[in-house]
Amino acid sequence: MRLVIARCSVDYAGRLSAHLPLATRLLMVKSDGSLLVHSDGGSYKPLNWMSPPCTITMGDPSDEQAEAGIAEVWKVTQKKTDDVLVVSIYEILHDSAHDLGIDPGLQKDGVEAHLQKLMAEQIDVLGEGHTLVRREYMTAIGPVDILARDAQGGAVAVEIKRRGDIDGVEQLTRYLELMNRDPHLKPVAGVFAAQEIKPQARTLAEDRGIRCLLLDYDAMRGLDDSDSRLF
Amino acid sequence: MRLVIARCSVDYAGRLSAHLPLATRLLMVKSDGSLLVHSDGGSYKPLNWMSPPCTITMGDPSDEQAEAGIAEVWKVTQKKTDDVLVVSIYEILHDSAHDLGIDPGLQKDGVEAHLQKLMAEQIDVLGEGHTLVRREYMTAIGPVDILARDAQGGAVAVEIKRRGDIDGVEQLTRYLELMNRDPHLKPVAGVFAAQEIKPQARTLAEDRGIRCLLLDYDAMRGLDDSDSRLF
DNA sequence: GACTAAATTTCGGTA
DNA sequence: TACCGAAGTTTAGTC
Repeated sequence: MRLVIARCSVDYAGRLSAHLPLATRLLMVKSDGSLLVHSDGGSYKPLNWMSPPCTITMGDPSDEQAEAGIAEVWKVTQKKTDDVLVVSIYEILHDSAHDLGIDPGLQKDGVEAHLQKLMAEQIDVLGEGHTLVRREYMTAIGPVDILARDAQGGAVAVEIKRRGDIDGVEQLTRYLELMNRDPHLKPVAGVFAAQEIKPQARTLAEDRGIRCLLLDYDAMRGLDDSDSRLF
Repeated sequence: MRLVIARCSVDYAGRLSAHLPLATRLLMVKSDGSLLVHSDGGSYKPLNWMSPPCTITMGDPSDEQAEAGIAEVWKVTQKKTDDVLVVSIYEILHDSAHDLGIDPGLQKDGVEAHLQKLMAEQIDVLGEGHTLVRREYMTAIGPVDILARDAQGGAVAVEIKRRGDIDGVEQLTRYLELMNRDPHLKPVAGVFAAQEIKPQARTLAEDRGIRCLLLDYDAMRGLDDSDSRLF
């Protein structure tokens, strides 16, 4: 990895056109040839970048560019998409190279998967007398998060989200449409369960006869002692 | 901005739990206190990070940690969400600080907005005799990209995407459902316009009586000479 | 390999 | 300021 702090301007042409005026920035050249242009703020997203696989060529400026004060020109191209990123470097303030080796990678525990597991264990959050049929119940168009039966034996399909958005309601609607064609399951009730449900999503869901269920992640976690590894 | 190359391990607890085993990585400390942990590959997304606003505390290891070979411990916390990121530093291989100043920011020309503008100017791509009513026609659930009328005066709602996915068809379907309740507009025809339309999206759209229209961005751009700034 | 759904999404616009 | 949709999204998983 090469780290360069430089006064530079940047131009990108590809899926859109973008320009960064002259300023001091960090240029990060990764060993796969990809390039990130970072400022000293904002979130993790660079101001501009080129994703691998790509090729970087570092060259001298034209006479015209040299006269404008440009000391070096980097051109990064992606073969597949014809995207081009051009960095015009006016002054290099820092330049260092480092050998990092390959990274062992991130180990993570997700939240949606965890919510699903907790809900399967505490299926009565759906209401008294509910029983679990199975998690990830397969249908022709994909797996339903949880299939259960209520106290009367009626089928209940549950879609679980961390944040309940309108997309999740659409997803559950498609599943319900399909499952309600199956004579063994029919009629199937729908439950949209999430830690947080957006008002528009709630409106749409209730308009379609889908029940909304707010989940208390911390409370559910508290009931499950197998969870201590998270702390 | 401070740049540190270090052998370190990283732990994150917050919306999820994550762990990075000991390896050599770049630690980027931005002036707003945020921290990025980058490896020498992958795309622009860091292995781990903490977004601003957050506070970073750099301290000495406990006796136990010191015995394990840890030289320094960085703890980054976000007040609002209680997220915590802990970096255990075993060895610092490079350390430099730089004053970048604030960045003037990115100027960009998007594609969907541009397609919408071009389509409004070249409304006859919808078919002969079509006239524009307006862009961003507001409905109760959001703006429709383009509302037009066909040669016979019938209303036409257009949803424009760069890549036509199933979500876009759902979005347009919701708009059409709503608009077809309005006696002043009814009946409203739907057009799903995109540079590229996924087969599944096309099937769904046509099944719902929505017309699919492939847009040739370059050709439309070619007809618009105000566009020279893009080159 | 193509497609789908999730993301510690981030980012921009609007009500 | 909150909400909603787009992103040069990226990433991970499944078919």
